[in-house]
Amino acid sequence: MTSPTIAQLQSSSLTHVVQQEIERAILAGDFAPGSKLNEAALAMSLGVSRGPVREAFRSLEEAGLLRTEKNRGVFVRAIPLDEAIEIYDLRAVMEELAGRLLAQNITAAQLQELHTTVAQMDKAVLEKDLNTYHQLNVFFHERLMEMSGNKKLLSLYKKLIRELSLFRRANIGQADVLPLSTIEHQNIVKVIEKRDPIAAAKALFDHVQESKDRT
Amino acid sequence: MTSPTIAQLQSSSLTHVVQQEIERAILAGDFAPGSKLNEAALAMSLGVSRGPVREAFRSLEEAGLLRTEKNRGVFVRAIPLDEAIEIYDLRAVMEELAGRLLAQNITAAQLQELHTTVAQMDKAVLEKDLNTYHQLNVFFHERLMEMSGNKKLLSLYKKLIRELSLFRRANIGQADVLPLSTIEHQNIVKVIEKRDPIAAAKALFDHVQESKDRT
DNA sequence: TTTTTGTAGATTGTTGACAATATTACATTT
DNA sequence: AAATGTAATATTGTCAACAATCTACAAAAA
Repeated sequence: MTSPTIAQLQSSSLTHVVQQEIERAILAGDFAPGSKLNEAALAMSLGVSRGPVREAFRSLEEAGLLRTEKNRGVFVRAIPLDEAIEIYDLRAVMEELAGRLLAQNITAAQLQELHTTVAQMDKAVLEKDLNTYHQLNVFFHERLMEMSGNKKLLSLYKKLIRELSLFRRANIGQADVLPLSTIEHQNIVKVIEKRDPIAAAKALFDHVQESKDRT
Repeated sequence: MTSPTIAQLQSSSLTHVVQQEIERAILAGDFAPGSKLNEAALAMSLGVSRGPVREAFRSLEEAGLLRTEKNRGVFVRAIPLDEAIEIYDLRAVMEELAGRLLAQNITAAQLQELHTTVAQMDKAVLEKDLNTYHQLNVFFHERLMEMSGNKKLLSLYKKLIRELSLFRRANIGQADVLPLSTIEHQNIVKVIEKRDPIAAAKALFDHVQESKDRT
């Protein structure tokens, strides 16, 4: 099998590959919030010229992960607390919308999948596996957005989650602890299953509000 | 740390200027949805090289106004109807959020301003001045988002409005007609003034839903 | 006629060089 | 020692040339 970089080169542009890599590095914490990214050094380490790097910078700037100061360079954005709170409020109404749509449109197979995911989260909680729980939690909410059928909702949600992730990265004392139980998630699936749009919307809204309050 | 005034003076790079100009041209209809933008020709007409144009393309792509096909070029995005409907649903919950925030936080001076704007809209309707009415309507809603105090909400709202504007541009039979009265807008301001978050949220949500249904 | 193939031209993708600006290091003055 | 001015260095902003790819169209084959 050929190397994945070459395969990607055939389907994507260098700019796109560079963008993905920078984004990954930021969200993985390789580039700390507030730190400066050197164009030439980054281009060198990725084995490309500065052009594609600059283009990737412009994309990531528009995406909210970088900020640019003219003639000074680009910096990883440090999301302040008040902006994180704003994002939580936005996320709450977006999940609320998803809940309403899901209660109207979800299929039996999709409900089955949600039940399975919640069961896995339950298991992770019992085994005190914080890492697995966190991954499942992110996956659960993203799947909800996806199942809502509103593609714009999903893409904006992902964008906001990336910024929230950047916020948590900056505030290392992230309150990411194991919950006592997954009863909230169970309840969310339950009211969706009941096809109750108002209750589903409220359950998801309240769930996000609690996350916000913990922050 | 440099002062914000100085930062503003330094903020305009060629890329940024080019981006603003392309965005203006798209929203003004100079570049029709679906049409292809030629890098070299555009650079020539703006008196710059292709570099800044390509960087502007990457920003506008991320912003949702352009789409790129590798080795084929960039095209003005044509927003399909189903995506426009998705956007309306998102906009509805965003205005709903704004209404809730406004009912809690709006100042007397801001309320006065809203009353003035609605009065101007009333005047435009009486004079059958569709153009002025439309401008005031856009301004009214954008001011609501701004007054909500949630900066992220405002920026995402503006982004969605740009895409909706692109949609209307594509479907020239845009149902942008003069309303019989501005009673809906009057009611929105009234319930905000009453400091009733639930009623304000509902009024704005319903208002957007009607726009969606007209589409 | 229809399809295929091949070539020329146009367009995008990428690179390296040059210009403009900012940062650093250091000497000079107070 | 602290502050200030200045040269040296580093970094970003912009450009023009080259390489890779696509498109249009004509000639050849079915």
